[in-house]
Amino acid sequence: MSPAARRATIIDVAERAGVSRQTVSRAMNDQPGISAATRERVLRAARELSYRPSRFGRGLVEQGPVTLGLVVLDLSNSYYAELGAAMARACAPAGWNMVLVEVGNTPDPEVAAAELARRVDSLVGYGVLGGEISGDVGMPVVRLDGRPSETDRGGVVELAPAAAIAELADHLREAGTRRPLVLDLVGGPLADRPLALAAALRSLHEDGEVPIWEVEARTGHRAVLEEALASGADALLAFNDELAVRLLRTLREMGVDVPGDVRLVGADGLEIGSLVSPELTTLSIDIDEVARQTVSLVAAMLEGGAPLTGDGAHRVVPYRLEVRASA
Amino acid sequence: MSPAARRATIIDVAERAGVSRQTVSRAMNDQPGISAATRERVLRAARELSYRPSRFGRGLVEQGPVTLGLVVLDLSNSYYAELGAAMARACAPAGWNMVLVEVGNTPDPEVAAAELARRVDSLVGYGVLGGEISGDVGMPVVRLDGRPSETDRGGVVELAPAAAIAELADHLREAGTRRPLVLDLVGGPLADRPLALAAALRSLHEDGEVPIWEVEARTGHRAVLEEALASGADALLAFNDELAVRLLRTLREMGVDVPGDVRLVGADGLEIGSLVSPELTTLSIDIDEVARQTVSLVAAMLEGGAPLTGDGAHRVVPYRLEVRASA
DNA sequence: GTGAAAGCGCTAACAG
DNA sequence: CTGTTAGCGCTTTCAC
Repeated sequence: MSPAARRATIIDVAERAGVSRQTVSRAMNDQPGISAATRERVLRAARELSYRPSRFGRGLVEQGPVTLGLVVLDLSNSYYAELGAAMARACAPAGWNMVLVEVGNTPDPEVAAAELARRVDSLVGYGVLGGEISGDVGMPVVRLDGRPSETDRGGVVELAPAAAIAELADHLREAGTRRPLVLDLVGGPLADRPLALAAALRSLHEDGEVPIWEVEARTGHRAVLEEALASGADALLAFNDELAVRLLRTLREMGVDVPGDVRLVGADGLEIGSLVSPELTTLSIDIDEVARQTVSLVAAMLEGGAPLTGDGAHRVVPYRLEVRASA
Repeated sequence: MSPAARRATIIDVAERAGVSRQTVSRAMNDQPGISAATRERVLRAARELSYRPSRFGRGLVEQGPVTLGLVVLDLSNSYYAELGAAMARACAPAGWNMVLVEVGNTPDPEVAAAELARRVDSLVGYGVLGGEISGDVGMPVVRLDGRPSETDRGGVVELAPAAAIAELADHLREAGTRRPLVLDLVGGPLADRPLALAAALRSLHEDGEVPIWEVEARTGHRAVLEEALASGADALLAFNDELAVRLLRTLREMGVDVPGDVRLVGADGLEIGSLVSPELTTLSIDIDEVARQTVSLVAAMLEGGAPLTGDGAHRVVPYRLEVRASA
């Protein structure tokens, strides 16, 4: 019974104002059929009790909007931040709400995701939904940038770079590139994309093999770049745009001309790539399209139009090669 | 009675599986005290009915987490995107959920905000919460970048640039700046920050008055910059970092040296400013601190430790001058 | 203009 | 191991 012990309910307000719950409801929701005086009295009582209607009680009877939970690793990474923004935008037309959760610094990401799963109507994750969570429980679960084989555990929106990478290979070949070099981020296993890049560019490398070097995300770039240039590299393929932009800056500080001395290619297609000079050539993914496809897949799952797992729960969004000044 | 007419409830599943609601609940929540066979039977029935537990029914009895609604104008603006990310991060430690809504393209932003208000425990807005919505209903409402005078309608987290602007004035004076020029974005009324900048720098301008020019966000920069330089401007103060970065690129294309020929200052402190070269000197706001202050204010309001309106509902986060290479 | 009754879907506590 | 009972807080009928 202590003041903060229990949140006030509609009944507390009704008692205090000396009216029925109905009347309180009418007052709180600006509904007609209530005298101004009564309304005032009710609102005062509500204020005095710090009463806030429970969104659960309300949702129960009103059928709230579909809520989509988005789980990402690290929102300070602008790629994920843009994804979150894109998803929110894609949810809006359908009247859906999106709950955004970052689990990168959580002790147990899986637990955090499972907890969120209980609070939403569908779960979308990017690189963070392990095996535990799946469409088993009847809830749509979608993995972004998942592999086709993962459809047994839920929906998958695949980001397919193959065509764009092939196009890039052609582009670099025509440009006379003979010693491309892939720069991956250290930590974690070799990512798919760098591997695919190296494989696709093999045919145009003098040595018949494209080296993959690992670099820190934010430091030590100068030494690596000096070594790379000394090795004769004439095209650098960065893991993502953020790394590419950092490399670009370091190259400029070193007095190296891009693309004159060395070509530079990023990946992701973040806005930042078009704000630097020279503008970044990049393997670009249309993040808004990814978001739209995801929402449409989830919607189909909710309506029963798409299965929760299997081939029918699979969408593909291709990368595009965005040729700009840097390569 | 059509298949999609009504979502299956726990009762439907119970009937189909020939068990009680409780048993269904136990099966769905992986609780102990249920035989493997029964669980399997229940889960199958649930799957057949596309049953998903209602988060409202659940929340009603379980007391869901605090939910904070964040309303922003335009998530494709990286400033708002970073804010959204920061808020999500600030909510995490308290176990709160954040619902992110963009209202820029909505016919009626106020309606969208009001609708969200019914679904969350507290509402935070950046430049989008008009007069209608206020702390009246007992719900914490916080305006980011609000003015102190707006505390009569809810909480305010003020972003205070005065000290940093004064510091910038000193810095530019020492650097010998004599003709600063403020570049605001066209559209909308003159923003506070450009006005404050112009006022603070007046004393160091030869003419005793700092001009404020308006430019498009993304186009026509070259003409404006040529005119600016022709007018003798030796320091450009951009409305925000994004504009500053675009100006920087155009200046480089024009062969103008920054900061040699002209100094350039941005505002906001987005990551992008530190990725270009020269790195951007900027009036920087610690967006994570803004988010933390906001969450802490909302938390206090929910607990009754802070009033919903008035002086007690006011927090201030100062800008910092981030001196880097561009000025 | 106001109140009473009914029910939204779920889970905790207890009984069997 | 399973079922029964009793709410959670709210809004929508329908009476008065």
